[in-house]
Amino acid sequence: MTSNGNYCLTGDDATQGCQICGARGLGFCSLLDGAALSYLREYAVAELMARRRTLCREDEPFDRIHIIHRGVVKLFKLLPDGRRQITGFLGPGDILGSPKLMSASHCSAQTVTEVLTCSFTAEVFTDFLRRFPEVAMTLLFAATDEIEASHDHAILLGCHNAREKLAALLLILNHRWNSDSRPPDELFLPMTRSDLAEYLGLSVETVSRTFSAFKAEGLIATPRSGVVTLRNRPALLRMIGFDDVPVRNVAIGL
Amino acid sequence: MTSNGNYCLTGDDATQGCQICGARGLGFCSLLDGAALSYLREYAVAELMARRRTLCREDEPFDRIHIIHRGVVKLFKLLPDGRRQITGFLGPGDILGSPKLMSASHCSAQTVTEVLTCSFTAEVFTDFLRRFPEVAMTLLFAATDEIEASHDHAILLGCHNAREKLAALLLILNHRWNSDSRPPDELFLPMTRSDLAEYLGLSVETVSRTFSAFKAEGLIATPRSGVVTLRNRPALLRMIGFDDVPVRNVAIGL
DNA sequence: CGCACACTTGAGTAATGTCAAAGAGTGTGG
DNA sequence: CCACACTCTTTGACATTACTCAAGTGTGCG
Repeated sequence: MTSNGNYCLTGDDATQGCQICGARGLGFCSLLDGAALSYLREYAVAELMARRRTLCREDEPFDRIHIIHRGVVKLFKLLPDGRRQITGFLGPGDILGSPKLMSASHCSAQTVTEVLTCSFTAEVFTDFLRRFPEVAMTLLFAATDEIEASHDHAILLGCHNAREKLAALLLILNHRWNSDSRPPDELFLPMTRSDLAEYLGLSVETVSRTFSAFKAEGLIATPRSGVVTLRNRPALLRMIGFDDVPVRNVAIGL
Repeated sequence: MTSNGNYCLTGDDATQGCQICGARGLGFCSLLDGAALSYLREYAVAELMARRRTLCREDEPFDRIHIIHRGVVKLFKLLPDGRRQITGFLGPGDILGSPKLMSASHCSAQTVTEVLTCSFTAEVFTDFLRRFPEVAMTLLFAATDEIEASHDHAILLGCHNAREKLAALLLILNHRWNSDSRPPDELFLPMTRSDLAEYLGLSVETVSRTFSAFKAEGLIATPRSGVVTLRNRPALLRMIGFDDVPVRNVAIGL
């Protein structure tokens, strides 16, 4: 256990870890070729963080890059009066840390669940980019995806009402974090109602009421805490007016 | 005049144009060194477009990159039922076109004013990136800025009320599009109330009422159509709760 | 078992949206 | 140059949505 309270696995452990890593075939790692991945692996440190741990704070220097292996991280910005906007959630395969290395973080990041990441210093990452210049294009494409995702978030916040907002969020998370180990209509939702509210630009009460309404209408079920089952996907899709949910490879948190 | 109704200046004209170009010291062009700029200049075509001309449509192929020299472009996405979210405005120095070249456009783009751009095909741009690989990093930084700007837009949409939204927009535009030829507290606002409403996630009527309220309170003045004067910047800044407005180099529209 | 903390539900309120109409500004064609 | 048509803007009256405040109900953890 390190001084900041996180478990760390260095060098060889991390190398072993990559073989069995749940994120190997996901997100950022899946976009790297063997040589690039081997190089990164060399310097990677695995970090296991408890729930509700702050990874970085807005406007404070943040000199690490994390690739999320397991768990969920929320990104947010605070207004001076305490209002908060969650700008995104990161899950397996997503990246936390600015490509504009060594600069101050643009938002705060906090773990929602226990989180396992693979991380390196900005220095390592800079050397990595020098050695594998084609990765800059990979990152540029990922950043482009992130911009498109932000636009979809803007539509959610600007054009949708409470029901549409929640329906869209459930469909997106179901799509992004679905895995073979989970039934296709089930989704992992470890965030609190307050987190969801701050992402959707609603109050906690409105989110809660909308959940209750969806349950009463048979659109969803909540078999246990942190899990939602979509019981009527077509109706949810109709609500947001599209036939399918936008696809997305990697999310970047900065 | 070309088949699509735009004026075009090719090769030599564009080369001449760069020397006196208003965007030379702005945005994307200001981030390129002499060699890179000379190369691009070689293939650049100047295009002059009338007001309300559609540059590209969501989900349709768009194979050009434009650097905006003069004028304003709006970017938006449409919902199936006709609701519209404007995701951003582009001005001098900003880029229109996805770095993920040759792909379908992610949003629609329409000129708000008459617009003069410097443009090239995606093919030219791909060759350019091959020849000047360091530009990939420049674009990555620009994309990072764009992500940060999107987060600020999310705060606007999710946390702010009508007054705060308008105050923030006025301050941001005053900061971004200010030039020496204009008094520091004046700002160019060629967009319709409807454009502003769709950017801010409000109805036209609410935007109009908020403008009227700001004028009545002496916060702003509208000396003539398309121009706003900030008469009490400190009060507007207090409204959004910050001491200054976030800086931004280039905007990218995709 | 009891204390937090998160979630739900209800009642009343405030902010913003909707509908409607009139006024201002702009451009066009006679 | 004026008259007309069009669009954009403003304002009013009313409806609706979502927020606020408040109380009560789980749920997990020490």
